[in-house]
Order: sequence, then structure tokens, then C-alpha cells
Amino acid sequence: MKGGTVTVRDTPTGWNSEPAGAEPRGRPRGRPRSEAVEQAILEGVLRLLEGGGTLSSLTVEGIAKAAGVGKATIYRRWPGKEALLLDALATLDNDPLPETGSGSVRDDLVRLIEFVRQRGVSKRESELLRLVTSEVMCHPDLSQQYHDRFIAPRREALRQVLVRGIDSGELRDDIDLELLGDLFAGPMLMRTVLHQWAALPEDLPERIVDAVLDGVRKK
Amino acid sequence: MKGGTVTVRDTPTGWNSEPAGAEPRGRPRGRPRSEAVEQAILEGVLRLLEGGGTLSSLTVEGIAKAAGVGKATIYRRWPGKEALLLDALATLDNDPLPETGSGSVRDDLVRLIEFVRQRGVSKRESELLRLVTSEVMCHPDLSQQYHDRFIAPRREALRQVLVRGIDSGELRDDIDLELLGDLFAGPMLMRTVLHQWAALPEDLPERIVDAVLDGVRKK
Amino acid sequence: MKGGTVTVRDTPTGWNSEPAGAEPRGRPRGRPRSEAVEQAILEGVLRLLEGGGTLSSLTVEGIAKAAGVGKATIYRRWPGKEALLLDALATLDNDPLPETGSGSVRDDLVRLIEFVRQRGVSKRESELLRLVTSEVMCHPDLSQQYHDRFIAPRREALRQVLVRGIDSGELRDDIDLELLGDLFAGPMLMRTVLHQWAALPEDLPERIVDAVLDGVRKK
Amino acid sequence: MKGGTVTVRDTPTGWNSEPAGAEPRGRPRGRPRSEAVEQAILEGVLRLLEGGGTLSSLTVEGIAKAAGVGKATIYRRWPGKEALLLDALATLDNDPLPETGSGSVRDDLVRLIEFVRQRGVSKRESELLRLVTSEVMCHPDLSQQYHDRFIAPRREALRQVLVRGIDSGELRDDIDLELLGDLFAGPMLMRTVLHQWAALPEDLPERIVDAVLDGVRKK
DNA sequence: CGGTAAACGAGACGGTACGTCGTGTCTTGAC
DNA sequence: GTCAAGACACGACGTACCGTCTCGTTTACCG
Repeated sequence: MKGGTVTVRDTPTGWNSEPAGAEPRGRPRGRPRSEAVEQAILEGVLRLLEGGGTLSSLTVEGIAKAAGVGKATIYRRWPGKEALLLDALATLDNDPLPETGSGSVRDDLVRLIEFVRQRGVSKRESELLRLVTSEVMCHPDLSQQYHDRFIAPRREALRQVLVRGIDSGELRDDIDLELLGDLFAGPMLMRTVLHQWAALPEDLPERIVDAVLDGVRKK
Repeated sequence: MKGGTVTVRDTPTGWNSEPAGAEPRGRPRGRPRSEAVEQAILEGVLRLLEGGGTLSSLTVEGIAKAAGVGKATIYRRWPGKEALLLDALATLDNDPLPETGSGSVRDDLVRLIEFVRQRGVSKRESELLRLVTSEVMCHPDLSQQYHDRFIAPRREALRQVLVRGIDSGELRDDIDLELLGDLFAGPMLMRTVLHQWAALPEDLPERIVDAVLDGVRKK
Repeated sequence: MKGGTVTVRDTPTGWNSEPAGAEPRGRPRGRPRSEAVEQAILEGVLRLLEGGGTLSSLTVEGIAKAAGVGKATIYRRWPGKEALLLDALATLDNDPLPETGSGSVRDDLVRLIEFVRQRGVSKRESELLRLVTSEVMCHPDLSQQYHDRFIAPRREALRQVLVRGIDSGELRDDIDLELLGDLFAGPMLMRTVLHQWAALPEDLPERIVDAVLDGVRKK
Repeated sequence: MKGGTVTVRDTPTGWNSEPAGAEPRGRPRGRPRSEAVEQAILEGVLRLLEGGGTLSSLTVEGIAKAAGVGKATIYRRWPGKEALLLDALATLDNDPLPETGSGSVRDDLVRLIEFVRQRGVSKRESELLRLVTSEVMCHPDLSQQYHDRFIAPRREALRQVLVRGIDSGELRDDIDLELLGDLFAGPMLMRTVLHQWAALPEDLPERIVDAVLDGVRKK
């Protein structure tokens, strides 16, 4: 909730950013925004999502009620339901990406895909992902936000592994990097977006990686 | 707009089904529903979608206005906006699946993926797909409809090709069929859902199929 | 609720105005507005007013709830709470002005003032008058409306009586008509606006008229 | 802003009363309230009123902004907008009542009515009166305040003159005092509340008094 | 050919949520 | 303890759609 947030949120007075020393543009005046309120709102969103329901059944009014908060307090921080959803997603999805580069390229790939699989197994996260993803597909501007905050880091990690694999001669160098990434990530997305969330067995990452590495043609 | 429709639409009086002769359950009385009105509504949906916009900016009231039609006329035919969207999608997506089974398994796979690629290059279809997909992810009941009408046929065609490949010894038989399908279809979905619609070059299907067939491991 | 209303209300399609024959400017299309709903809203206003309360405690939302009506239905007919109050007042204040010109000028004056006194005695009307009057004093545009619909007719009736009195030699002709009217009407207003509504005994009109006629100077 | 104020205001610490020496109940600690702030708030109210506008368009938030003052500073001094209005009215309406009892009863009456007329010709005061009056009519508790501070003194002065007139034999003694007062004050109220503020010519007080004294019946 | 009945355009209807604004209280740091 | 600033819970505002309903009109069929 550090970097990407500022472009979506209203970034009201920047009262909690400066590390030390003199504040450049004057310190924020008036009562500071309550951290607890922030948490309550995000927690309220997650609580409502657990009940399940449509995107349009997740109303701002309902969130305010669930969080014990005024509507204005929500609109003071987020321009709308969509941006709020992104931040709610961020509160769940803040585990660090797995370490890569230490072992074999294959193991790194498995680890990355396993990391994504975890998202879908958690009830909370999968519900949230379901809604966020559909919301995102409607709002092109949010799509950018979503991509920058959630997709891009994963893709970058994947890219680095793939580059290492090419450099070390483990991977073919005649396939463009973008497609290479899609080959590994696509099957997970397939289950995530269109299939049931249940169809994510533990050994799925391994099977995906091995199949993509070796090809499906009979030798 | 034939088979699947009946489960979604109200199928009010069955006025356009029987050719002649005795109607079993009473012939429809009163003024028959106008075919032109039906077209106008669906066309109105597509016209509004071209303007682009959020899912919630596509209102039933707006559709009625755009089509020069009363709201009740829409509700008489579809139970809601979602089902209407599915039918609108069907008016575009009614090309027959490509023939398969005549040539090599590889060519069949390329043809199938190329068929999907076509969906994404048309402005109208890609916009519609964007909204329908996000709508579908929220409504579990629609999800079933969408799957049965649009996903299942494609998956089935794909499955048949893959089975043929396994039987003929061209494809490995130690990968379960479901994953096999995802390997080919996943990369396309990746571009469709998360990437830009533009990134769908003509030779993409070939490159996907060859990469998946041969694997990405350096020989 | 005939003439004056049209300038305040939205006068949507004029569906209830034409006496007979062909409608000049096209008959209203769509479902006609319900007379019953209209009554329910006005009745709701009066019911809430009986409970007593501030002007700002009489909310549009409350009126809608009390009348079992959607807010939009109110806004469809009246531009705001103020105009609605005027019409609510009109539903109470629709007794015909008393007949004048038949007997003595003094009796006519007493009758007119007695007519005004009746307004203040009724709980409903006095509450309503209290709010309407204060509302009216804030909104200059409503002030005009209020004057035209409620004040002007009374003043005109009073003026006619006074003119008759001057012509017949019963009243002095060296006092301008406006002031003459204020002399008779002022004392009633005094009790109405500033005093308690209770202080309106039955013989008040007679005493006012006689005092104004004869003067208060000791002979 | 002397006597009546204390019942309405919070009378916080009494910081401006003691001349010197020992404070009986502990001297006020902390920063004393700024006199300038008080003035700024009242002046802000008057400035906003000159712009004209509805009662509800005169918001506490707007007053604070206009006075360059925090909202809490206003609420620390007055319990609400209404009481503040009364005090704002008092800053304008602080001329001493005219002397009476020195000359003829008629001249005293003219003087008193002329005094009231002055209120109406000042733009500031008439605007303020307009709002205060309407506010007052809604809040029964304020009505009492308003009556005690502004109406009662005038009525009392009027009453004294009338009593003197009766005692001296100049006025009839068969009309109750309350009605007698209304006869003189009513016409002014008429113009003030319902008519235009403009209709207050200089000789109006004289004409009212003479007409009421002598009666309007032709001799 | 005239009657019956449903479809049609229009738009009113009871609701629900929207995003904004004002209220009166509170919480900061500065004075 | 006051002050300016502004966050806070609350609740009304006026608007926009929802899905249903009631109008008068139109358009088929059926007797």
C-alpha cells in the first residue's frame, strides 16, 4: 500500500510519508486521518465479500454500514468503489514474491506458479479476485492500475527467470519472451478466470511447467 | 440464437417455431412479437457498446432509448440485462467452428486458435466480450449459460482434436486432457483478458501451437 | 388547485386540464399520473405536520416514506419541498371566500376577518401556515406564488368592501386604500405570526372592526 | 449583547466582566477568547446575508469560512445557527428605544412606530429580520428568546404610552390593552412581513397613528 | 368484417444506491 | 484553554436505473 496507492487514492495531505526532517510543502493541518478507520473500511469490504455476491451487491453504502463509517469518509480516501477494491486486494495480496535464482530454472518456475495458485485457494482472495478482475475489465484506467500493482511484478519475476534460463541455455532462444511467459502463466489464468476455483490441485504447477518445458508431442 | 436461447429467454409463446399444422399447447393469440424489434434491441446494444464504456453505463433504459423501444418490450424477452448481453454476443459469434479432422493435428489446433483470435480483432466483438466476461464472472448462473453456449463447444472441438492426436500417437498420453487443452488455450486467454487486444498478430496461433508441441526446453 | 398551481408544478402533460373535445397539443403519452398518489403525498405532508416540528424536520424523504411513495414521484410533480408546501396549504385552504356586498360594510368586514380567524383555529392549518409562512419569507420566488394564490384574493375581497364603504360614504376617503386594508388585516396578522395561535377569541373580529371604524380616541 | 445573551450563549468563562482584583471562582485559565474572533463571526454573518439567500444557504460552515474561523469556535460560543442569528440581529438592533412620556401621546406613538420603520429601511437589518423571523417561527424555544429580547421591550414601551393615554383620558378605556397595541403595531408588521420592504414611506407612522386614533368612519 | 387479445411506445410507480453537502463533535499541533 | 484546520458519524439532498405497472394504439388471428 505504498507506491501504487498514491496514484489511485486522493493522497490527501501526505501526512504519513516523510521519513524525517523538514516537510517540504507544509505539514498537514487539521485532524489527521485515522488509520483505524482505514483498516475498518478495508476489513468491511472483505467481510462483505465473504458473504459472496454480485459486484453490484457490494455497495458503498453497505461498506460504510459494515465498517461503522460515514459514506463521506470512504469518498474522502477513494474516488470510488473500484479503487477501494484494488486497495482491499492489496491488503490480502502482500506476501513477498518467492525467491528465485537460487536453484534450477524449473524449480523457480514451479515456485512462481505455486505462488499464484495460493491466491486462488484462499476463499477471501479468490472472491476478491473474481470481483476485482471483472471490475477491472470494465474500467480501462483501473486496468492500468491493476496491471502495474499486481500483474507487472509477477510478470517481471517470471521474465527474469526466463531470461536466466535462456542465458544458461536451458530454454530455447527462438521464442519471444512475451509468448514464453504466456505459455507458463496462461494455464493458471484459465482455471482462475473461467473454471472453478477448486480445480487447483497441489501438483498442478509442476505438471504445467514440465509439460511446457518438454512439449506435448510424443517422442 | 437457437438452442441455448430457450433456457435464458422467456420463450413466450413460441410464435416462431412451428411450421404449420396443429399446435399442441394452443397457438399463440394476439399480436405476434415483432422480429424487427428484436433486431433493433440487439443492434442497439452493439451500437452502445461501440461507444465504449463501463458495464454499469450500459443501462436497460439506455438500450430501450437507443432502440426506440419501450422498456417492457425488453423485459418481455429477456429476464435482465445479463441474458440480453449473452444473446447480443450470440448475434456476433455465430460463425461455425472450423472443420477439423481432415488434416494434421497441428493444423487443426492452429485453425481452432485462429478462430478464437478472430474474436479479439473485431472491435465490436472484443468490446462485447470484455463486458460479457466481466458480467459473467459475477453471476454464477450466467456463468453456466455462458459456458454452455460459448465455451463448451470450443473446448469440445479442441478436445476432439487432442483425443485424435493421442490416438494417432502424435501427442503424449501422460498428460490429462484438461491440462492439455489449457496449454493451448491459455496463452490466447492471457492476451484476451489481461493484455491489450491489439497484441494478436496473425502468426500467433502457429507460434503457440509449435511452442506447446515441441516444448521450450533447449534441445 | 387549478390556476395558480400550473406555474409552480411541473405541469407535465396537462392531461387533466382540457374540458372536452380535441386536445390541442397532442394527448399525453405513457401511463398517466395517479391522482391517488397525489392525494397520498399531500395527506402525508399534513400528517407529518400534525406531529409538529421544525421546517427542516419535514424532509422529502420523510414525506415519501409517510406517503408510501418513491422520492422521484414527488420530484416529478413539484420542484421542491417549498412548492409542495404551497399545494398542501391549498388542499386545506380551499373554502370559498365569504359573500360580501349584501349587508352593511361593517358586517362584511367582520365576516372577512372571521374567515381569516378560522385558519388559525384549526390545528392543521395553523401548523401548516406557520411553516409555509416562514418558508415563504426565505424564498422570494415562492413569496410571489404565495401572495398570488392566498393573499391577493383576500386582499381583493377586502378592497372591494372598502371601496363600497367609501362610495357609500360610510368610510373616510382621505386614507389610501392600502393603509385602510392594513388597519383591518394587521391586528389579525399580529396574532397569527408573533403571538400564540390561541389568542383568537370568537369576538375578536367584531372588536377589531369596531375599534378601527370608530377610532380609539376618547370622545 | 448584554442581558439576554447570557441565556443563549454559553457564557464560557466570563473573561470580560471583572475589572480587576480577585476573581471569586478562579480566574479563567488558558488562552482567553479573542474579542476579534467574536466580531469576525458576527460580521461574517451579516456579510453573507447581504448577498441575500435562503435560510438554509446560510450555513455554519459558510460562516466559519467567511469569518476565517474554525467551526468549533462558533459552536464554543453559540449552541447553533439560530442563536447566532439572534446575536447578529442584536448587533444591528441596539439603538435605544426612543424617549416617551415627554410630550403628547400621539407624538410618542408616532415616535415608536417610526423607530420600527427604521429597521425595515436598512438593507442589512431587513434581510436579517426576514431570516430571523422565519427561523423563529419554526423553533418554539427561539421564539421565546426572540420575544423576550426584541419584541417585549417594544411592546412594553408601547404599552406604557397607551396606559398613559388611557389614564389621561386621551384614549378609550373600553378596549383591552393587547388589542390596542395590535391596532398600532399591526399595519407596520403587515408591510414588514408580507409586503415589499420598500413600501415604508416617511410619513407612514403619522398616517397610521392618526387613522387609528380617529377611526376610519366618515363623520 | 368486426371482435378479441397480445405486443408495442411511453412513461409513472415504489425502490435502492449514488455522490455531495451540512451538522455538530472530535482530534491534531501551534499559540 | 483557545484557535484554524479538517476528519468523523450521521443523515438528507436531488438524480439515475431498476423491474413492474398502466395507459392508448397497433396488428395480427379468428369467428
